[in-house]
Amino acid sequence: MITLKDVARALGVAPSKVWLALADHPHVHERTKARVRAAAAEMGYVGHLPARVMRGGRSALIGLTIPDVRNDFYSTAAQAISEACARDGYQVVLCLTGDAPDRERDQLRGLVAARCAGVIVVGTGRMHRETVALLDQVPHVQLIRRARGLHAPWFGIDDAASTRLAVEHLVALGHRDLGYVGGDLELSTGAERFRGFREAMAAAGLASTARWCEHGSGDEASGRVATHRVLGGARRPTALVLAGSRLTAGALAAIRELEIGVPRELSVVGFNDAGALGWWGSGVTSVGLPVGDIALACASGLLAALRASSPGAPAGETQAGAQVAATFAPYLVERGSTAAPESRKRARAA
Amino acid sequence: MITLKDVARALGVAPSKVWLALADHPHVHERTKARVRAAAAEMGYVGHLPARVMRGGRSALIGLTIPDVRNDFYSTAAQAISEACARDGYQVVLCLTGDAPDRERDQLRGLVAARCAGVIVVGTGRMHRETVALLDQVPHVQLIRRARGLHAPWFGIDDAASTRLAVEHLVALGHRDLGYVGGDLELSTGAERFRGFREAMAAAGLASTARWCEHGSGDEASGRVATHRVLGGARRPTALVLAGSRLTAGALAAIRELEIGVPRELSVVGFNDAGALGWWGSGVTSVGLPVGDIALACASGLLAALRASSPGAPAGETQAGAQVAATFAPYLVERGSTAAPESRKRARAA
DNA sequence: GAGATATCTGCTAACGTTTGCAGTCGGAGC
DNA sequence: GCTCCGACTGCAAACGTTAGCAGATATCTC
Repeated sequence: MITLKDVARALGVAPSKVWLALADHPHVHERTKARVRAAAAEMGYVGHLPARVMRGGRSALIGLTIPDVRNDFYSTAAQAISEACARDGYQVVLCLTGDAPDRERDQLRGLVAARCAGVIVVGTGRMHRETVALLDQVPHVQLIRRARGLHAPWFGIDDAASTRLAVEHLVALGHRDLGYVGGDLELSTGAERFRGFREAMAAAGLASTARWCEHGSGDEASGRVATHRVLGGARRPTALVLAGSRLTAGALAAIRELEIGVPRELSVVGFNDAGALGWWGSGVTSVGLPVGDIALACASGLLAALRASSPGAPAGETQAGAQVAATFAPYLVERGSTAAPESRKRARAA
Repeated sequence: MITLKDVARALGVAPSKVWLALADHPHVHERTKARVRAAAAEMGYVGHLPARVMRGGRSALIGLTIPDVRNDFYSTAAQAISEACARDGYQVVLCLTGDAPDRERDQLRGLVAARCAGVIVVGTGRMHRETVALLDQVPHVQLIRRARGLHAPWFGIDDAASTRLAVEHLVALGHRDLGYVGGDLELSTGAERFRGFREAMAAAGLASTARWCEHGSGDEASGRVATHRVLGGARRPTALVLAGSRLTAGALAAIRELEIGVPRELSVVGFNDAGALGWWGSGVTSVGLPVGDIALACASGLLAALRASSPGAPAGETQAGAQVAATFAPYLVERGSTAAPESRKRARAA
């Protein structure tokens, strides 16, 4: 591998001269710079980042810890974050936690060991204490979930509003018996979305039936199982609120397995309006999230913080335009999976 | 940030002793080891990987260059690759190229500068010469696409077979007028899939109508536009073969926009049987790919090569079980989007 | 022509880890 | 008691880059 020294030797000059030339230092003659640049390109010289990092700096890596990239929400976020980081010369290290605190800790150890510049974190429910200590050593921001014990800037959605929108839509259609399939209550997202559901139900003068409310781990399989439980009983709700991206996939699979007609027998509101929900057939009514915007704001927040703490920036003064936190609003996309309940239709017909 | 020296100073011993203790070297007293380990954990010492890399090694990073993570195929692959790499202590750097050779080159420069251990590459169609030169400096393997000028191990599918399966299925149902929407013919995948389509058509004694064959860039938008072109004419095919994951999404959107009844007016075979195609309604018949298996084989191939070239391995001898290349077979998943054409049904009824 | 200044150049040290080698200490054998 | 051996410990160098500082050359002024 070609080093700076090799280039210097080939040109018969000192390494420091080569360095100054490549860094476009004013104390180097233009003629020399051109010669050095040509030689470097010719020899295929590529700077040794680790060596640069060793001289006190931080690497050009930004860690992104997410539970699962196959989840539409996270893959969309990863795309936006990666593009934003690339614009600033950073590369993204993809860290999958599978929502396991152990894996989260291991990944974070790796990131700190690599002296990454910053971390964007989607924390697990029961984060290890060591994980928090590791995060303290690196600039970081939180995406979607607010982790207990972490005080870093947070970028996410108004989670309670997302389920409230779904309930209000269904209540307006005439539904009174609503089921709910959501994620882990240990997570801020799971807890908030369920709070939104319960509060919206109460506001409509309805009781949330415990037997029709399930809280899974958030993945597709748990959504499937939970939906089977909610809909498998003798009496079942006329509408179902889903409060998770992968949960929605699992729930729809379960509904197909149970051969329940949608929206005739059951209205369904999905979560995170990914393309798939609109593609096919009459589409799934769902709560949409501006995922790209959230992720972009999150990345921009971290990048602004990094710029502010870099030596070139005006120290002590807060960077203008650096967003330290943001809450985005979810919205409802009406499609073919919701309709007035049969009872209501019959009443109308009479 | 705590260094090895700091730990040594706190304990009143030499840095090298701390190092040997943490590396579990036999020449250090067990009592000392325990004391050092306790102190290191207490002080929150995390090794400085860049410094380690500087001593001649390579970093614990593996680059993954893909066009787009939002694509089901690539997000599933990224998940499998990331998990496999994590098992070996590597972390994955996510590099998005957007199929632009410039971005690909920039990303690769970053990877080489970071002295990453290896790269898994999904090459763009017209790779820069510099990109090839950069890849020459790093162990790498190719995923899905075979890039011109690259001779590294390749892991992918029998692309021609994927479209052949689709054509054979449709021909067996009685279709004779088939449309095709595929990806860039510059890419090995685009070219091979179209070859498979044409050859299967020829084998069935059918001509592939040029006006019904479109080749887009492979993203959702191009699939939508291409489908509009294929189906927008006065006379249209009775069945459509889709040869790309995102193209399928775009095509289904276009079909909805055109209000064409599936499978009554048009049979559709999708590509890459992602969950979404099975979730909803009667489902989309599609060509399935063992994406996880391909990605896993690819990662394993690279990891085996890295193990073989690491100093600890028996030099000169080929590692047993190291897969240097693999072709996986696609399969057809029959669902509700394909049926016999109306003409055939009428003929039968008569 | 000599000195002063401006422009450019080269030497050297430092970052933190890792490894080889030399040194020290204690115990055991003669 | 002396020597030899083994077990353990500490010193120093190297990786490639970068920055500060001193030195060298050329140009300009008096």
